[in-house]
Amino acid sequence: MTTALPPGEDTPFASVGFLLSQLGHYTSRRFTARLAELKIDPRQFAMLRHIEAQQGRSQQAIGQALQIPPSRMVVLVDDLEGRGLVERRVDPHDRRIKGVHLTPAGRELLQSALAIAKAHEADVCTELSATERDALMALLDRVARSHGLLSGVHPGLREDC
Amino acid sequence: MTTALPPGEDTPFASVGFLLSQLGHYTSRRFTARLAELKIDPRQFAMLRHIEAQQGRSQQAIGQALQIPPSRMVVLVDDLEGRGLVERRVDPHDRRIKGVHLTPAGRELLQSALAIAKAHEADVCTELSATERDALMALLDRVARSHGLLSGVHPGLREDC
DNA sequence: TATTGTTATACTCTATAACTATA
DNA sequence: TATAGTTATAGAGTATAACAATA
Repeated sequence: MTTALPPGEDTPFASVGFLLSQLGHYTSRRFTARLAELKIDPRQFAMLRHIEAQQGRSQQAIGQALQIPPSRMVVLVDDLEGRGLVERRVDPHDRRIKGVHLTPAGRELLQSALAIAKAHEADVCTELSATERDALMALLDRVARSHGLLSGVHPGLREDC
Repeated sequence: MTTALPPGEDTPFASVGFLLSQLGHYTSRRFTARLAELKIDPRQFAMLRHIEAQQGRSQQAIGQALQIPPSRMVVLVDDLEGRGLVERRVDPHDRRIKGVHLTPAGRELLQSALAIAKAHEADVCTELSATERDALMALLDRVARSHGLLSGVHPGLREDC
C-alpha cells in the first residue's frame, strides 16, 4: 500500500524506499488516467501487449504470465471482447481452451496505447537529460533485479493496483 | 509490424515509469509487511511521526497535512487510542477540537517503527554502494520535485493504495 | 450558519470457491 | 478424476454524505 514518512516540511526524511513508493504511486495513477482515454486500464494494456506477442494463448496461460487470477481474466477479456478488441476462439483439439486473439481494432488500439505509454514516459522523465535517464533506469533496474522482480511483470496486477 | 514489447521474459519493457511503478508497489508492500509486526500500517506510522513532531494538533489538521480524509482519521486514531499509543484531549478553548497526543507507549512504539524503516531502507538499497544510493536518491528527488510531489506526503494516503 | 468529529451507507474491488463442460 | 473457463458470494477498503455537538 503506502509508505509514508514524515509529514510536514520540517523533517524531510529522504529515503529511496519512500521516494519509490511515492513516485510509483504517482506515475501509475497518471498512466492509468492517460489510458482511460482509450477506456482500458494498465492490466488490459499489459494483456493486449502479451496477446499481440503470443496470439492464441489460453486465458489461463496469459493470466499466469501476468499474475492475473483466472476469475479476473474472465472479466477483463469479456470487456475487451465486448468492444471488439479481442476474440476468443475455441481450441479444436481441446474444446475447454479458448485462445485469445487480437482483432484489427485491438491492434489499432494497442498502437494508440503504446503512443500514450511513450508520451507518459517522456513526461515522467521530463526533467532529466538522456544520460541522466539512462543512469536512473540502470539503477532502478539493478534494485529491481536484486529483489527478484521480473521485468515486465508488475506485482500489483496480482492484487491491487 | 509493431514494436512489440511483450510482458514476458523475452522483451523487457524498459521504462522509468514502469520500473517506478513496479518498485514502488513492491517496496511499499514489503514495508507494510514489516510494520505489521507492530500492528500498525504505513498511514499510522506517518501519523505517529507527525504527532510526535507536532503534539496536540487536531485530527483535521493532521488529516490535512497527510491527505487523510476526516472519516478515516477517526478509525485510525480510534485504533491507536484503543491500544494506548495515543490519546485525544479536548481543547479547552474550543470543545469541538480534540488534540491528539503521543503517550509514552506510543513514543516507544514509534522508535521501533523508525528502526524498522531504517532496516527497510537498507534492504531496499542492499545492492547499491553508498554513492550509488546517493545518486539514485538525487535523481528520484528531482523527478519527484518536477512533478510537484511534496516531500513526505504520499499521494496514496488520500485514496487507494 | 459554519465547523469538528462521528456514524451510516453505499460502492468498488478483490479472492474464494462452487459450478459447467470438456477431457 | 482433473482441468479451462465461468459464475456467485462474501469480504475488505473506500468515499460520500448525513448527523450531533459546539462555536
